[in-house]
Amino acid sequence: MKPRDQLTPQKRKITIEDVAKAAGVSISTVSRVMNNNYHHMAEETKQKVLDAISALDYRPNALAKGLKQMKTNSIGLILANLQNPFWLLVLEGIEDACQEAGYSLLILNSRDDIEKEGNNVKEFLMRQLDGMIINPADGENALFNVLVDEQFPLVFLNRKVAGLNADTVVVDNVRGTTLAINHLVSLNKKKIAIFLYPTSGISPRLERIEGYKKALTEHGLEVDDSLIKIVENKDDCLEHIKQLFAGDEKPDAIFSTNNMLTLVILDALGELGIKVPEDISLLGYDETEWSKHLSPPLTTIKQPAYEMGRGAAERLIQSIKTNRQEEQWEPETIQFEPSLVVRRSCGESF
Amino acid sequence: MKPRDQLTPQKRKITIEDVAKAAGVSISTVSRVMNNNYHHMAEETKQKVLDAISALDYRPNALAKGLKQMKTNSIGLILANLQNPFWLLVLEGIEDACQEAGYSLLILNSRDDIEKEGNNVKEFLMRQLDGMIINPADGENALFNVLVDEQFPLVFLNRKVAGLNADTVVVDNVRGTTLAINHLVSLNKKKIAIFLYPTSGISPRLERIEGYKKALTEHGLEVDDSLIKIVENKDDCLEHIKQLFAGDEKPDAIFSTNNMLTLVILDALGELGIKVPEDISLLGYDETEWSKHLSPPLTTIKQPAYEMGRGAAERLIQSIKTNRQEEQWEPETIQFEPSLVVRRSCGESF
DNA sequence: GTGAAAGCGCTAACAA
DNA sequence: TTGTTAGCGCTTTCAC
Repeated sequence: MKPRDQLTPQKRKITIEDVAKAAGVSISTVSRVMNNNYHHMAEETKQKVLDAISALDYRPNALAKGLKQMKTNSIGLILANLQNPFWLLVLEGIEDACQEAGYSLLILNSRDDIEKEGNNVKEFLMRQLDGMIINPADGENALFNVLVDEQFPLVFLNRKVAGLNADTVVVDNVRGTTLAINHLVSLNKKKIAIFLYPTSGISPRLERIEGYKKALTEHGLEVDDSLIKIVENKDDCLEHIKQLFAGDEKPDAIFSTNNMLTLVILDALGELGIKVPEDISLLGYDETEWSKHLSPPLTTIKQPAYEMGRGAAERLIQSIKTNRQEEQWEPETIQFEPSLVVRRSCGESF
Repeated sequence: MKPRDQLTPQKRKITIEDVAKAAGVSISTVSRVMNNNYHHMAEETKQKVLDAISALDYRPNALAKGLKQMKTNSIGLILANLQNPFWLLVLEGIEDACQEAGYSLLILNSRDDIEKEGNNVKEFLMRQLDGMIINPADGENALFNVLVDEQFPLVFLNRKVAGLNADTVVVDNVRGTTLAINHLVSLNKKKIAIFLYPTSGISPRLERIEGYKKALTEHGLEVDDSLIKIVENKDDCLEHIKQLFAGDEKPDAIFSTNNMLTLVILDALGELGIKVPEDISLLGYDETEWSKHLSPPLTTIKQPAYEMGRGAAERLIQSIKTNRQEEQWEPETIQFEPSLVVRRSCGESF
């Protein structure tokens, strides 16, 4: 007697064997029907199997299938920061692309913790996922090199990993910053501060500083390092703004490089009684649902989040489907373009 | 010759057999080490195995393990709506609880589409997940009854499913609405409109209407059905507000039952030149990061989103770990309490 | 056109 | 204390 028969009948799961018995065929025939492999199968046999499948409400065990086929038809997504609603849109894009291609999506959050990120990657590897999309945390992850060497299908998202020749989907951050500075300069702003979360090795943050300096220079404006403000926390932010307003020459504008940071800045400005846009202009990175409802409505740099997500997933799936034995796979960096959304937080244009 | 040996050596995955060979032991010994089952294992043997594992960078195949053990140590989450940032916090709570208990989390989005929801449930079933957390879409899902009958570990989140005796984690919506109405009445508002997305069978929406009527009645105020506004889209919302202001007696307040809807209402009010809180009070459901930055800062009903997520996951894991052969499992409804966050959108209190 | 059987990588019962 | 082996549910050659 087989052990599974000892379980109560209701609780036992329906297997391919049950279907085969019910249909009066062999399990390989059932398998063929399930996988649309009826080369020259008799219509009658096929129908018998189909009937048995629906009668028993059979659902094939994906573990067994995956184990046998050495693939799971699912991909993993590792996010470094879920707090930012920007990622919700990215997620939707990824999800849509997966659904269309018949892939399932497994999501893990590394919360910008490099160790957690490593565990997440290992977790996905153990689950035999066919590929991964990773928004890398700040720091070095030795596993990435191994995966790239092994040609494991991989797409990095939003952040570039230095020294790694891998598929990467990003937004042009230099361009985004340039759009911002151009707009501010066109409104006759000259003393423009930039606020960032600690940059460390995170590429978008580095690129936004780079773009800031480049754009200022192109407009013949001097780059003043005291206008580059790294914000660790709320108190920090308040302090920076106080400093900014302490000198004789008041700043004209603040360029905030993150939508959560923008809220912190607004808080601090409010606390100090500094009015936007009367006393200072404010321009934020990332367009959100609430940008236009802030006080005042916020001028922002908009990133095509949904498209980025979709692009990354499509690229990954393409990569998975490419047989590396027969074909060469050449990693690419796909770059999306940001745009400017003008509202009232930088004052009126004329 | 075994087929796997035909693959190039670098690409072949390390299996338990490789580790066993490298350590000079049997595969069952390796298995014992991996699963901490060294009853009385020689320290030396254990060390040899551990060395081989790290030398080969061995990562056990979770599919094989799951297939054998008939469990996967992972749970599924089915969300009906990812757009609302409320769910990000819920997600964090679920994730934390899972991580702590050593479970992985698989997420699927049904976008309030009952058919997609069905597919998602089936997908999870095929993957042999140990349990699911479901924020059910609007409509009847016949599968739910089957799962409950089979005692499949299941927790419903935020929305109750009518006629189903299953674990459910919700926030007290009648209480939330009562808090809102009490606050408005205390500010001497009498003509209070309620705005909702189409209710259909979705429990929180129904309960919020119920709470609204109950609270008004308790304050001796008449319930006027023309003040209950169902909003399908933006134009709809504009129309409703026009109607509201068309009569002789102007409304005192709008109670918005959804944070996305609140933004739509703000839009419409702005378009019509109606000022908050001077011309009308506005009170919103769901506290968000940006609530205090809206114009004016919004008074809201806050729901303990993180705690809800965590509570649901903990309940599910407890349910999974309970052996139904030996122990009875009694489904519960766990109810969290909302609270009121007072800001300026309802006017000053005295 | 269909069936028999090997085997994917692992665990656990049983042997030694 | 450690090894041998059956089998989890499925796909896929190879026979017939």
